[in-house]
Amino acid sequence: MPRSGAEARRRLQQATLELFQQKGFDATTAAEIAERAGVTERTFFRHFADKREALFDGEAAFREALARAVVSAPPDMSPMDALLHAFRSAEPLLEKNRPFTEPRQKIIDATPALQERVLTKTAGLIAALGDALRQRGVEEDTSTFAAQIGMATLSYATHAWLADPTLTLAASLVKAQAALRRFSS
Amino acid sequence: MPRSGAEARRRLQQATLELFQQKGFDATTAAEIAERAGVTERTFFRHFADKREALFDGEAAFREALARAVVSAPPDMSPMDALLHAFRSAEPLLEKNRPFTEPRQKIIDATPALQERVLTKTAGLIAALGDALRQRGVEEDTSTFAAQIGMATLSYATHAWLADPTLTLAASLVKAQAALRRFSS
DNA sequence: AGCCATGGTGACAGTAGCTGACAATATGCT
DNA sequence: AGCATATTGTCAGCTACTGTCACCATGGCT
Repeated sequence: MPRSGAEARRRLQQATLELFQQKGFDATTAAEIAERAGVTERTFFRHFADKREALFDGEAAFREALARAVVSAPPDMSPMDALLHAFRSAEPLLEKNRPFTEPRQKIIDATPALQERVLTKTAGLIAALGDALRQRGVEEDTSTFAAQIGMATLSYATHAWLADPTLTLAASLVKAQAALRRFSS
Repeated sequence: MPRSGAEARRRLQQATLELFQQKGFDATTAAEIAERAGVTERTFFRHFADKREALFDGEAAFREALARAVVSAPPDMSPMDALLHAFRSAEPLLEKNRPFTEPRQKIIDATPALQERVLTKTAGLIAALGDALRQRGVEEDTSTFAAQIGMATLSYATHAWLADPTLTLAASLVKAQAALRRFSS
């Protein structure tokens, strides 16, 4: 029954999260996930390219939101300032997804295969940020480098932000920027 | 015939490189590689955890060499200077491996699965550099951040260095450091 | 109402990556 | 020679993932 398509996808995501939590990534088969979602294994692989992707479905939207924020940042901003501007604008989105990303992180921390996938997602994000910087007129060579530095800064800031709920992301970013200045001096 | 163990491993590496070049990563099976190396498929997986690892065999040695160089850098050096010191010391090793890494890079550029593996190798390198910095007394939080920034700097520098054979890696690193200062200002 | 194009799905078969268990054989030491 | 150890071969098996085709629900068109 091809109900809506999107419904089955949501059920598959939910089933994936639950089973990975209960039995771990390696011990849960794609067939199990499909069965719990009420579809066939074949349908699972129609919605997600592989078993890992089911855990990273919202990532594309986040990436595109960040890229748009970089492009639409005030034109007189330096590359790094444009990135930081975009990161600050993402704080509400990150805050909203917090309850969902927290259990997911625990699963990821427990399985190397998922950590590997996180790295490619991060690389994709860096590439998108580099693209966005290029649309702002930043040169080809330096845009990727700046995007990498920016992403490292964001990771550093979000780490501290997640660990200490009293912090705001913006404040955490300021600290990270200060640490970066210290290194490069 | 359990000849030497290391011999079979070398043959497997060689066969892997050749077949990936000829037919591409996806089109070559582990059984084919094993057959060309004169062993069984089972033996292939005893030497390498998966099909990708056969392409990244020397990486552990490179990582450890870099980490040692960071630890043994003059104690009064700043974290970033210690990293740059280690990177400069690796130039001969990189130069020596150049004819081997060049065809490998072409294969990697053509196959996403291998690019994903490169990212985990890079992450491992960053972790090792962070560890080495901690052994120099750098604080837990900042060491990983510094290692990330350092790795981004090295990538940027090696890119330019590989593209222009008249450059030395040390000179390329100086330019990268200047770019970094520009971003973080 | 009937019809058709579209798209999601089930069913089935098949390939290949990867693993566990056990036997067989070569190597080094005594 | 004899023994311990390391490496490999053999076999059986699971599961991730893919190609193909038929099926059926939905929405628009006449």
